[in-house]
Amino acid sequence: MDLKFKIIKKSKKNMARLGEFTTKWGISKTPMFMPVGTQATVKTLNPEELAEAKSNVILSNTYHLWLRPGEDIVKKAGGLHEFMNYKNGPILTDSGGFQVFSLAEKKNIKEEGVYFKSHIDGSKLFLSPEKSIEIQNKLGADIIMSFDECPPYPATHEYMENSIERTLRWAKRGKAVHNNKDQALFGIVQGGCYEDLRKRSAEETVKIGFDGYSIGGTAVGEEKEIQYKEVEYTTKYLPEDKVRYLMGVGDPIDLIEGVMRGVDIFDCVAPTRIARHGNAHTRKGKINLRNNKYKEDFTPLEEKCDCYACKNYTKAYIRHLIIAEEVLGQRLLSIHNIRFLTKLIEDIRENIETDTLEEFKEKFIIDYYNK
RNA sequence: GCGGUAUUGGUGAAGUGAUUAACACGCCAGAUUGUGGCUCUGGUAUGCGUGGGUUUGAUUCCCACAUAUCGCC
Repeated sequence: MDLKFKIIKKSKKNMARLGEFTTKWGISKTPMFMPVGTQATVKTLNPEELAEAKSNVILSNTYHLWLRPGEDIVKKAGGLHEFMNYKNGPILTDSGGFQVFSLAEKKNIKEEGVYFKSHIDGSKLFLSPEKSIEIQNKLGADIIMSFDECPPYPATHEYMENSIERTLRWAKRGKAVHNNKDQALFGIVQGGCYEDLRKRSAEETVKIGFDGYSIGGTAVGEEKEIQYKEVEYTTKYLPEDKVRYLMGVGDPIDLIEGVMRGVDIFDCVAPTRIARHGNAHTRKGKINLRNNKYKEDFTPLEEKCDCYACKNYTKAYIRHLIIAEEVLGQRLLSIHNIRFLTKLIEDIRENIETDTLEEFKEKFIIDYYNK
């Protein structure tokens, strides 16, 4: 599928751009943030709650759905949207490449694909570019990812060079078998912290030709300044007229920094994960609801927030729920954190419109870090 | 009244005549970036019922008292 992407406005001061892409679900505005729904659910939330948090695009996962319940069952259900009753908007699926990096302890990366052990029962598994695309074709997300290798940080130049070449060959193989006309396919740029490798990976991936381009292998342990450079080293070699997706990045400040370097889409598990661990994003920094000081705090998480949690509940109550390990606490914080990021992205879009993103960033940092 | 047993942090408890009193839970704080984990990492008794004694040294041994508990009259 050809993903129609239109740039509405480009900043004169940096690489930020305002845009929109169209799927059968309608128009999606960029920059955009997606929460993660690994196992065909954004943990603790239903689609109505996501909609209320102004979230309409999610990222799901090939590896997890392949193991459970299996792609054939999702296909029989009528695809991922039908299966999980998700009608808010587009769904993306990650290729499973990241899981090979993050949870497969004993992995063996070969030219044909990756051999590793299931985290569920330890059984031997094999995932290849072809297999990943085949699974994603059945899952039926609107946008799917090439199968890539996400190398750890630090990695030597030599290792990274071999890795990006292999990821390029995998990208070609995946594209060759992609046969679901309703799905857009993105290529993934790697190269770690090395500019020459990011450049080569980007240019060669673009030559293969994809509907959009993902930036992978960042936020894997490197310093922030390096992380931002990695993004820069990539976006400057990507075509203007295609969507750029920075994978796995969702620190509030990273969203602003990413947008200023030309990123259109972000996803991150952080808002929902930190929520389940009792933390909430606020404009005045991240707060930990477990802290004793919120015991008798009968104000909302954030005064001006329009989310369901802030409109109806107090910190003291949410603290109680979190400490008592009640799932409603995790849910309310997840709702709030997602809304925090979708609101931040809305503000970012407005500031691109008025070309005031730099000023917005300065103020945001002062509020967020000077507690 | 007589005899036995026990008394260690917020809780359940381990332990030793002498370096910083184990562990668990709780509590306090921190982490978390293409989500296996309701996860991970720290901190948390200047003190071993009270008062005496023995000893170079006692939470650990002895005595008295207090409290709890069991048995007997």
